[in-house]
Amino acid sequence: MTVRVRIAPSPTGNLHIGTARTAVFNWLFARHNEGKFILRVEDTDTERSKPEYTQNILDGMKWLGLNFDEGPLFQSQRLDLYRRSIQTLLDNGSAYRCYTSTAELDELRAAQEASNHAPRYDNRHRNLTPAQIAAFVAEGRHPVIRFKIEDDREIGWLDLVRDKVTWKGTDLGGDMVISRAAEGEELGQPLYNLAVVVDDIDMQITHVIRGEDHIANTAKQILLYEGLGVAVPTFAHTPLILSPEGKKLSKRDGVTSIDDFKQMGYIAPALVNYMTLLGWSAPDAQELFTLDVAAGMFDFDRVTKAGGKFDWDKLNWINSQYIHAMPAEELMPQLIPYWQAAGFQLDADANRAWLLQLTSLIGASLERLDGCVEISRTFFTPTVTLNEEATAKVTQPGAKEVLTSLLAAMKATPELSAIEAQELIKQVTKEQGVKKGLVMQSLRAALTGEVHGPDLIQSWLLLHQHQLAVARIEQVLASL
RNA sequence: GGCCCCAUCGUCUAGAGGCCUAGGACACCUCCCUUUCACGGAGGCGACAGGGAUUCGAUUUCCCUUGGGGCUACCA
Repeated sequence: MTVRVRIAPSPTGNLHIGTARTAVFNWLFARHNEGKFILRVEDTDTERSKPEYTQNILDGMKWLGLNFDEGPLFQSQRLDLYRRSIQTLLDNGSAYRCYTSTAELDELRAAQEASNHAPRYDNRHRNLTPAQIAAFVAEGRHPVIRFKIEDDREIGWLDLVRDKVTWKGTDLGGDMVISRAAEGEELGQPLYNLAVVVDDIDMQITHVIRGEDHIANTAKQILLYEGLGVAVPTFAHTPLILSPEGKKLSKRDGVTSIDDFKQMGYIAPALVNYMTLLGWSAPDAQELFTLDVAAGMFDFDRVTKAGGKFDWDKLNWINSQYIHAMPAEELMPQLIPYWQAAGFQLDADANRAWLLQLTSLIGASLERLDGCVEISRTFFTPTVTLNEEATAKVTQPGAKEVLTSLLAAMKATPELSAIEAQELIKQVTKEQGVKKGLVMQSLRAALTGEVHGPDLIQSWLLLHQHQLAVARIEQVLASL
């Protein structure tokens, strides 16, 4: 039997990190088993579903490299399918119309809460007489359709990550609504659990892989499979991604959408790598891998049961590892948007060689792509502004002479090579009778306005190529 | 409140009765490299929640306690 799995996001928000992680596990499992990965958009909640969210989810999946084999399928376009199943359930007696009003339901729940009982529907309309029904209809009530859940039912399944899971019918909250209120004999909008089951059956899903927060739904859904007379798939409930505080990650925790991560300068392979590692570990303890490599090793036996706290430090480290391993040719084009967004003037074509050198220079310092802005700001600014420390370096005894001497040599050498630059420093050190450190520090301070930064020789060369080195030293000298 | 799930360093995890004086990774600290900041390299710090039971022997099995989390909609 071919493995068929799916990711079923709801377009009520941008692609969420939790959804994406579930997608990763599904993708990995499908690839490992040479199965199919399907995308289904659960947009039955017309109030909250928005097309832009659907687009965001699609874009995010693509960016992450989670390509799907089938879909996207939209539940909103499959309503007939659900209606047929609801009718089947009605016909075979496992579902019925319930006329209880929301006010009555609220009242029931309030009473249960007041007496410290678990809130649940009391199945009061399970066996209505034709006369009672007629009376409710005459009142103008619109019924929902409920699926019967027997209190004494025991539901159990063998979970791929949790082994044996059991649930009692009595803990499922009473007969569940599968169809929203509709007039008379009409079938209303299908609800989540019903739609999911009908779709998973229709799409021949063999393994339902989703977050742990769906465990109670699984119990209900198993009952629906039975009501529909269909074999249940295999379930795998993955641990949740927790906030650093240990709660289920929600929008309120700040950065949670894939979009946010992208904008912050995280790169897709790194993010996906991190998500894979949160709850799963490779047999050989390898921590840096592509999706394809992970797919080769993926197995639910190695998925943890406990939820994992999101750790920015680890994500940052993984991201930095990917960035550092990237050749400048590949990194540079990814940096350009950040430089441009910062307002730096650059011509990607004309300055290609220079930008490539700059990329090589700063690459090892980058943890996130957006870090390129601050670290390279000085290379894109026409003049230099010295900070306090740099001013101190440039005003220390001997600095002025060193800079003057350096300036003269620089003016004589419009085309400076790394070796020549090194030589120049040695030469000035000797002729001024100072320590090399003084020369290096003065030069860095005058050139970049700071006392820390990437390799000085390379920085100097880059500045010199854009005629900034001479100008800056002159500028600093003039101020001394 | 009820039900369910979970429990190894600060964090992510390895561990499936003796291989464990519990391994790795991130973070942190130290040293090396280096004009600086990073990168990189080498070390260090640091955990089996508690109590019973089973066993010759428990991190590993069972029970209880404690702690944490999830779910309890005409949302998904």
